[in-house]
Amino acid sequence: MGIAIWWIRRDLRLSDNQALHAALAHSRYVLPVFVLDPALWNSGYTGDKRRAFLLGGLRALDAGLRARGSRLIVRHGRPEEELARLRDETGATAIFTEADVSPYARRRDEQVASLVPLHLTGGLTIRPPEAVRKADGGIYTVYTPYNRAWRDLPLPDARELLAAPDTIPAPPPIDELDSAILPETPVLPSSVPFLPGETEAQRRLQHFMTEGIFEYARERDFMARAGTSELSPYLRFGMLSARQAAVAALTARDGAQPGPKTWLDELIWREFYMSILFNFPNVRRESFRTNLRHIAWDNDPDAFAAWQAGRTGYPIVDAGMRQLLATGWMHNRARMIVASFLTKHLLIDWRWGERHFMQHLIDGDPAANNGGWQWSAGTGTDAAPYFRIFNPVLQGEKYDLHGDYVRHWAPELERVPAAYLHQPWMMPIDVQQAAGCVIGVDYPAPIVEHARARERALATYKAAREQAQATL
DNA sequence: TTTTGAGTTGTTCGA
DNA sequence: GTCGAACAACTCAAA
Repeated sequence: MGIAIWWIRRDLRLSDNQALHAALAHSRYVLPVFVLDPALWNSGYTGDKRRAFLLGGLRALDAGLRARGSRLIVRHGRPEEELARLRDETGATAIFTEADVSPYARRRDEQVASLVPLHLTGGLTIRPPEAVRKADGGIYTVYTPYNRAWRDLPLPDARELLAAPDTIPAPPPIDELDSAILPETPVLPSSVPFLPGETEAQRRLQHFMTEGIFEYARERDFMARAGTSELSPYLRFGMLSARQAAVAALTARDGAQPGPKTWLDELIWREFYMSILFNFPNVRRESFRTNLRHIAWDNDPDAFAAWQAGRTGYPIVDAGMRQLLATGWMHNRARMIVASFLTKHLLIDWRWGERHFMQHLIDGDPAANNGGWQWSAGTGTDAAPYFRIFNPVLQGEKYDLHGDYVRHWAPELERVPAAYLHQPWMMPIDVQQAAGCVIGVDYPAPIVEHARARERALATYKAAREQAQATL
């Protein structure tokens, strides 16, 4: 019956797509639409690498649609205006789209729904953000019980996965509809090791399932190794559905091994933070924990700039920050180390770090990024205790034991002897000269001293908690 | 309602 | 070098 619009936002896939599936079930013709929303495209919380990855994903999706007798219609502008206009141009009677959890997305969808019939479907997460509840109906704010409750619900099954449709019947006038041309720029730099698109996402998933996942629990913390799935950009844009990922983990050969279980735990972390942002939208602006909302941050702009550029003088921190700038991705352990360093050692507001990550991460997701930052800063749900301050030297020695990660991303340290690699300022001057790495010349001196910075962070957090206690 | 057990990812210190 | 305890209470989840 009639025409339905499939409004694509962060579900750039044809397989296991509930919004597409519902649109096809509802209507004879389906019109695939992407609206390039200036409020998102030009936001201070996005960046060129993620923009380029999105554009590539849209081109790949358009190719998949054309192979099925359809095409992608692109519009630029405010979604509620563009969708109302398209409804008038085509006579579409309904819009189907995958529900999102961020405050902006939910406001936007409410506005759209006030103008046109909007049907929200699941798919962003495996379980809807309000689905996992305590016995008394409340929302979990601690991960471990959330994980248990999540796993107690019926697990996704391969039979639920929706196949990509063979054809997507396009309304007859589709070729006459205006479609904005996708911007040519930004283009993904060649240093970015992620090819956008659903085909690549599936290829990576299958590859990870053949062996990587079985080593995952053991290898995932070593930054120089390809021990993680590196699927986050694809999950971010729905080039792979979370359900497809979970089914793959649950049906992995010998799923009883620790690898598949640990990897599913990470998917459940994603679900947990989506649920937190949906149910506590204030975390985007302020600390989840009320007693750490007024930390006396130092917020030194020079220190922040050094952190951003990967010039703090701590090799493991600098390697992580440079990996981010070059590739649009950072190893999970490196994310924790640099986040701890920014908030604890430099006493810079976690929101500054959150924004920088959003500007550079291809997988930058409001819920997961916010959750991760608040966890590291100690301000979040189920956060790290405030006295847990990573020692960047020890973390380097433990998780980059041969120094391959540091040498790769900070090549000026290439010839530094292993014993000094994670604390190069300890090199005697003749060793520095022999290694071609004079501290303060070839590589920066540390911008803070660990022991002193640690004491300052402990004192500042303590003061914030005591002040909060006193004002109750 | 009260009570009890538990909480992603760490570091430092002293024996 | 290795090991266990302390860090500091606090809140949450569930019985």
